[in-house]
Amino acid sequence: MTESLQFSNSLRQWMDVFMHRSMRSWHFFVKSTGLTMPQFSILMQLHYKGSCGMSDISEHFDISNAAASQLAEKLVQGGYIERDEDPNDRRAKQIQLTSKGRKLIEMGVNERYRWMDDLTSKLSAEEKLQVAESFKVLTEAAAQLEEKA
Amino acid sequence: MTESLQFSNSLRQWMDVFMHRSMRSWHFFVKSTGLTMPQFSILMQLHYKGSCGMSDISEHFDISNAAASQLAEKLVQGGYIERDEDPNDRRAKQIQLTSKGRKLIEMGVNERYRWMDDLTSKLSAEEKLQVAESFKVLTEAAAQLEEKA
DNA sequence: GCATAAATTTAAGCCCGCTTAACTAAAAAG
DNA sequence: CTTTTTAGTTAAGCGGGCTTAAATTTATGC
Repeated sequence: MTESLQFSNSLRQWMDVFMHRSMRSWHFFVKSTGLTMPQFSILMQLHYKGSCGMSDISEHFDISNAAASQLAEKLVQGGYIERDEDPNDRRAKQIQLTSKGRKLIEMGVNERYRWMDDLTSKLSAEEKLQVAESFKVLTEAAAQLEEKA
Repeated sequence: MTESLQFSNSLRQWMDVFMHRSMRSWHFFVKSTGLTMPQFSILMQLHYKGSCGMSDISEHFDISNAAASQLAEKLVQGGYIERDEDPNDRRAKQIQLTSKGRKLIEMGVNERYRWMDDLTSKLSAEEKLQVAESFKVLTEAAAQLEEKA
């Protein structure tokens, strides 16, 4: 029983540290790009999912189609995304990152990795191995969880 | 060399999964409270640091004193924080969570933990041990990194 | 074909966060 | 003391996201 408590505590402590730190730096990075958080979130979504339609966006972020359309328009204006007609359904539009958009995302993601790299650079080889193994297990577990949902 | 590459990949994959998932659910939770993200962030800051002055807030979030003051005012109105005169310096104000504010934060943090608990509930006892150990090591490394900065 | 439904856009209007500038009050410096 | 600095508030105004409502264009059902 005390073991599982200790386990929980380790989890919670790490999450607190990690979330606080990473959300803060994410906030500042996005701000530094001149884009707003909702705009940047759309870029991130495109980064993960590739191209998608307007309705996908509005659904994923739980905003109206109108809102999604307006955000997309700004990103098109800024040259971060392209908006094309869906060849299968001419009512629909497909949006995707431009190379400018991809570069920006890459910068953000790399900055996200940097702190982690700094953190792990202090670890012993053995610890690194353990950490890597743990993350692998957790990533798999997350994929399984996703499947069911 | 390939080992360190694999290590990096494990880190990156986990970060991608974890960040995407946790930022999304955080966003929705905050929205569900009826507070805005900046408002909620102040509550979180108070949760971590205890009471602090207006200038601490404006510094930490890199906003003007005016902005911090306005946000705080809304949180006072909503009953989430208290604002008192600093007895040592009557120009300054100290703000801190009320019990209503604390309850809200607790809900948010618990929701944050829940996914992690779901995730780890699928792990074997051995894996759990390894994960806990990894997080402990990382949390320590983070503390050391913080010290130096 | 024709009516209806679906995908998106545009416009009007609201709320919010943020900034600057002006103001109040208290502390510190001289 | 008087001056200057510091902490915070208030008000005006801008820009952004979001919603609803109306309009447009294309697909679908019958």
